[in-house]
Amino acid sequence: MANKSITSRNIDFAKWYTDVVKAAHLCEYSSVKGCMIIEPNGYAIWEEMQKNLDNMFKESGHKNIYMPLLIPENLMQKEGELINGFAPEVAWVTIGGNKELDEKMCIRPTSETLFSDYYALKVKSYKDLPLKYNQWCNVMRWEKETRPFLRSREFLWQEGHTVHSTSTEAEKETNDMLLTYKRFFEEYLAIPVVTGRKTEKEKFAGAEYTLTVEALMYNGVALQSATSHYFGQKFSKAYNIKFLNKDNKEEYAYQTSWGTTTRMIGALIMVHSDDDGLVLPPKIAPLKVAIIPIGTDDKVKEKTKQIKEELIKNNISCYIDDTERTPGFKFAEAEVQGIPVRIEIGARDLENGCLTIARRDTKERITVSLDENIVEYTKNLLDNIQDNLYKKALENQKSKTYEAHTLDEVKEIMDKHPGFVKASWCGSEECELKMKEIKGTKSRCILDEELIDDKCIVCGKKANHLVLWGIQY
RNA sequence: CGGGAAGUAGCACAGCUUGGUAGUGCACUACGCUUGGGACGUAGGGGUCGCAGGUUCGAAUCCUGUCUUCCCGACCA
Repeated sequence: MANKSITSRNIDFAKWYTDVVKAAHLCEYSSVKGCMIIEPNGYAIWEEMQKNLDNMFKESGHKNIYMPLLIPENLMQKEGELINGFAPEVAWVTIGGNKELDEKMCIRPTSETLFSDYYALKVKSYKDLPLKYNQWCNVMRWEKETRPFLRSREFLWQEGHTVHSTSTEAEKETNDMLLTYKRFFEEYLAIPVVTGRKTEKEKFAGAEYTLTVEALMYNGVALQSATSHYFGQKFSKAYNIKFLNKDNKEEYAYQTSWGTTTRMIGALIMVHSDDDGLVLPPKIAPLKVAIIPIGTDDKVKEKTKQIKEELIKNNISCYIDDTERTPGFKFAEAEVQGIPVRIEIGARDLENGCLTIARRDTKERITVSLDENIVEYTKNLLDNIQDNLYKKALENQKSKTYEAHTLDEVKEIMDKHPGFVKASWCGSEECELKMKEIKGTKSRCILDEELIDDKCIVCGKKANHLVLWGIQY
């Protein structure tokens, strides 16, 4: 039975999305447009993401740092492409206390400028390099249309910024971090992704090139989920980051940056969740198990406590729902919040020497004997759910990935059953713009695969790249 | 920022056309009774009708502005 407060995913996907966000208590709107209150359920998911990603960053030798929130105008303007790219969407502070400021300052939309300014101070010799820093923070971009988690004006993210003494090393870093994201999405979020290079038109303002992690949502719409940029010497030249190399020659440093955001929470919803609410992959679920006593029998209470203790001893986070609601209500509540596994225990079960275990992903309920090792059983089930979610997401992605040879085919696909479309492309921005006329279809990334046509799908001239196209959020 | 819709209790909505003391369902509180898919009974509590002006003896209702949300474009993680 579907959740009462949630519109069906197949009837109105956009409405379904916001219904799930609200019903699972992930966020609440504030009185400021595009600035949401991330509620405990939503923030706990973010904390899990932070914890796991942060571990991965630390394992590869990155350290955390914190930069100021405000960036003076002159600092922001030193690199021309960056400020041109971000100008339309930065918020400016012009008054401090009651005094008009001599120089206005923007609220960081991204921190390349601050990091570069800092690196210019710190980097003197090749021996100082590389510096591999990351910061977890909020940023602000004055978006015109906003949606919870997918596009807000203020959002939380991490931005890694590194400086290197050679281009080879910096390019390796750019690629390594892309692979780190890919691994995180696939192993933790159970979301299969496609990686590749952004076209000139779609790359980050100021980057030599941008690598991207693209995910496909349940409804066939694409979501740019993480990016990794190679800057070469663009910023080091603008911000004067120079070092003496081994040959005692002055050289500009090579930089990268890479980031991912609270948008990942939106991806989790749109990839895995259903008409009953949130579905969370066990590895990222803040609470893995809901234990629900049925009836008020003392033996039942005792058993729930015992199971909770055993699970916690084995690092499986869980809670007992001992409120006075009816069981049906508690089941629905655990489901809407995406708790991967639910353990139900009633007097009837105890008499039969068993308990009932329900999995959120398939909604299957299994009767398990009390003679079984419940902890082991739960662990296996959590692994199984994680795998199953990934498989389902991969199936969805595969079944909605198409090849197209003509614009009519693209139009037909995007009209009837949107998804990823592979098509050959000549490399011109003109053809990208032409493609965009089809329901806003944009290039997601350039694939490292063989061409499926010699000719560009748009202009018919010689094709240079195989591109993955899609309608984006 | 353009085009459309909406804002009345925590939520979903009625009331507005035709101005006259703010309603319904769910949720909430207490007690009782219940507990295997969103129970039931009884009694309660809760709203400056998004905000600011204006018209009027009188505004949720009419007018103007503004903010927020949703949808469609343009912009973006």
